[in-house]
Amino acid sequence: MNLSTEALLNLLKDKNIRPSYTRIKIMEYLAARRTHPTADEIYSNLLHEIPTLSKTTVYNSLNTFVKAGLVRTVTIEDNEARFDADTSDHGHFKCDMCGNIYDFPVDMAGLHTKGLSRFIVKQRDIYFKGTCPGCLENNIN
Amino acid sequence: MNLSTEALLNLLKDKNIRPSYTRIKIMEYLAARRTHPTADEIYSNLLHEIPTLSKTTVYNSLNTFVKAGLVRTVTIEDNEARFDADTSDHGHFKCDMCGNIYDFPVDMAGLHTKGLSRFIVKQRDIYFKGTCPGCLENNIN
DNA sequence: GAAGGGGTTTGTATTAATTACAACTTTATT
DNA sequence: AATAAAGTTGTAATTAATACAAACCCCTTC
Repeated sequence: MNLSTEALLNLLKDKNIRPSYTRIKIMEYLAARRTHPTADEIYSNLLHEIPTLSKTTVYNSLNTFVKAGLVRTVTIEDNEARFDADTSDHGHFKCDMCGNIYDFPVDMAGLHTKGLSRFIVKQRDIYFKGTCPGCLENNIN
Repeated sequence: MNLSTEALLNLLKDKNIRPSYTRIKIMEYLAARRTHPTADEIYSNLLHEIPTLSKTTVYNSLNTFVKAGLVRTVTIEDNEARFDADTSDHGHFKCDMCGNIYDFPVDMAGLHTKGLSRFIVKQRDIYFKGTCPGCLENNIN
């Protein structure tokens, strides 16, 4: 990830999404960090840069990106959606102590399932939960 | 699944959950079908059997079950939580046409991940999305 | 069997994420 | 510059979920 603004511009153009100032800022924000922010986090953090920003715009833009396949929704938690600009195959781990969400590599080809031969699978999400190394250390005290 | 009422009673007792009439009805409802209902569906369907039932009670009971590990929350969709009384390892497939959620077997042991050696993993959720065989057939017309 | 107490249920009010929608603004096209 | 199309904004509405206090039920103890 961590695309240049120009690469991002082409990414949007390829999907027929007009690369407005706001959309580019939101995509840049998402692509620049791997924190899987909520819509509200994106809104709050961009507000000082785009003082006229509205939360509806954040939702509109995110939904546009998700429909175009540029962004993926992470529903690891039941109370709020998170967003990820990395659409390549990988899993998400949520630490139940600090709440951080970590990416981890997954061998999707080696993931053996049964009974899905007649299903068309378009999306695969792998969500793990537990405790992260940092919180495990802090907890020893 | 599909436990007898008595087996259910012992299941609750083992977890120190008092087996009230309402709780048993909710657990029976969950255990009897594999439709992964929402809290609202459970509420609506039990209302004719328990006319005094309150939606808060459904949420309270479900949260109690989830904390005790008897029920698992399915967050395959971002707008509502679903519930599953089958806590054994398996994946969930949601059809984007009919909305049904299907269980499928997954070989968790063969699921190869990287970078998690120092993490403690307590829960694994596998969510697939796409189109189910029934909807694929109907769509040919 | 009455009194008391802990846990359970209920209803209402509240919170918070998300969407609906109409007005307004910006951008593209002629 | 005029006009149309698309994007943005703010407010209101929707809806899942929780907070909380009152009412209720069941079990124990006197």
